[in-house]
Amino acid sequence: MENNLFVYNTLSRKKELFEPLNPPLVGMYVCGPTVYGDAHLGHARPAITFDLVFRYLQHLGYKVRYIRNITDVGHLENDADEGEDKIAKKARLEQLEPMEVAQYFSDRYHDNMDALNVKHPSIEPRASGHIIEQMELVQKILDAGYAYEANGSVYFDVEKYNKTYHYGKLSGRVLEDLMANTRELEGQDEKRNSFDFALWKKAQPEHIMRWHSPWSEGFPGWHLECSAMSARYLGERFDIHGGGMDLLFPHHESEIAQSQAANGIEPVKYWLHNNMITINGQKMGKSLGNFIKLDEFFKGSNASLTQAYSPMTIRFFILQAHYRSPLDFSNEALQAAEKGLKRLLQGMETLQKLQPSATSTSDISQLQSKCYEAMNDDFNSPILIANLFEGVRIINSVNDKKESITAEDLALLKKLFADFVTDILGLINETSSGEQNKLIDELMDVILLLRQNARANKDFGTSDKIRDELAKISISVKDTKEGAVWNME
RNA sequence: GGUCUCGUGGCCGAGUGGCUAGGCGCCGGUCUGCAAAACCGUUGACAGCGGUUCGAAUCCGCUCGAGACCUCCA
Repeated sequence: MENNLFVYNTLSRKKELFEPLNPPLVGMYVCGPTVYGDAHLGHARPAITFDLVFRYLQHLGYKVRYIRNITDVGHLENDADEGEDKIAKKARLEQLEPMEVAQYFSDRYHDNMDALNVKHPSIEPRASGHIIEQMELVQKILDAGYAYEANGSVYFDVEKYNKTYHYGKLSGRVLEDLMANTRELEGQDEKRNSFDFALWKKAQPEHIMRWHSPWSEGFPGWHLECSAMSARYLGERFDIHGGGMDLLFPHHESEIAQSQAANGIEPVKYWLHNNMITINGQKMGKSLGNFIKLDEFFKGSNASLTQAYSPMTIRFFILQAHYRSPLDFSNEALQAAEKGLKRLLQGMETLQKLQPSATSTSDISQLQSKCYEAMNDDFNSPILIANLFEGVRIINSVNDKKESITAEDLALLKKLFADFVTDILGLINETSSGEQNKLIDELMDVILLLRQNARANKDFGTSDKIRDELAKISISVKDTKEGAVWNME
């Protein structure tokens, strides 16, 4: 197993050589979705980013346990001052059981992820299924003296923690600055300091999701689940923790504090953060209301979209930017991605038909090295893709007899594309199977035969008429060297 | 206001001191009854000003502009 992989660690703000704690095992935890609404484009980025990480680590031979949680409790509505649970609120509004809502949106999330060819994580734990672990963690932090109880709620004592440890080491914050700049909100009298965060929250009477605990009938704080579930499945210290940059503070900072306070151990070796997707230069987010749902992309059913974009186009669009760079949405950019992806996948099809020669005009082995170099440099998928396009150019040139390739190099090139395009980038051809359209296929064969006869007789009026009429019902006909091909738009 | 990040050709997007990024578009060509598609090739940039250096998109300073976080908000 080669070990030249460098990853950018938010904790050190540097690229570091990736050395797992217990090779060949790797533990990776990524913050998953809160299931109270449909997934939008922003949700696709961490999912695809860490899918890439997961796939590449596996490709390198690591045995990865990848945990991505489902948050179905504990996140509180920010515009509801009562501290009402997002899931519970939606449930009451729609007269559903909270778990019904969570199940519904979990299923829809999974459908979206499958469409995007995102691999399933090894374990997908739910916060609601780990209330006991979370209560145990609260108790450990209380026992260690880094939390206090107030009126049935338990809060983390950030100031005390900061005397021994450093609250802010991940996000680069200094507690004194936080003290000076944190807004004082109403109804926070229970807290000793405004930046203290809830570990356990006493439920208001109208709050549906609640559990018995030593402190009150209530629910766990929103940072707690990740600490509890990562420890449960990966241990008190593990290799990789991922998530969006917007979670850096306070969520991930607080995760470190909770684990450190409870166990005295720094929980994560490498912190990886993906950047945001923006729309008109602004973060695409639920709270801003400027998001476009993934389903809307797939169907083209949103006023901001000039057309539908396939899941693979979305995937390619995201992979064409480095995960730590912001990525701006636009129809033009997506259309460019759509065409680029098509070129890449068609090149891959052409590759399967190439005939070998006695000599090679290109250095395939070097191209392969460049692909690994790109991925080893903090998962640089845009560079990888640029290298793959160089491969496409070679493929097409060989196909045009302008260049040549030996049987050995051809085999290597096929392996290169199978490894990097299919396995690592997870890009697959989504053209329809056509199984259910057998009748249409046969009808089209008849129509195209008639058209071909007309063309053979130089009766172009008839052949063009057929093509024009088919175009009216969204069937395009193109004459290629291998004969006419058709597509339903 | 505080902390941090960023500003690359028509569009998207890599690149952190000298060596072609790449994709889309444009333009030229091949192919073709025509069209489309496909393929090949070319063009074109480093926000502004100043500094360091033999040499800067890349380092430093300032100016202008944008974004993220600072809330029990993915």
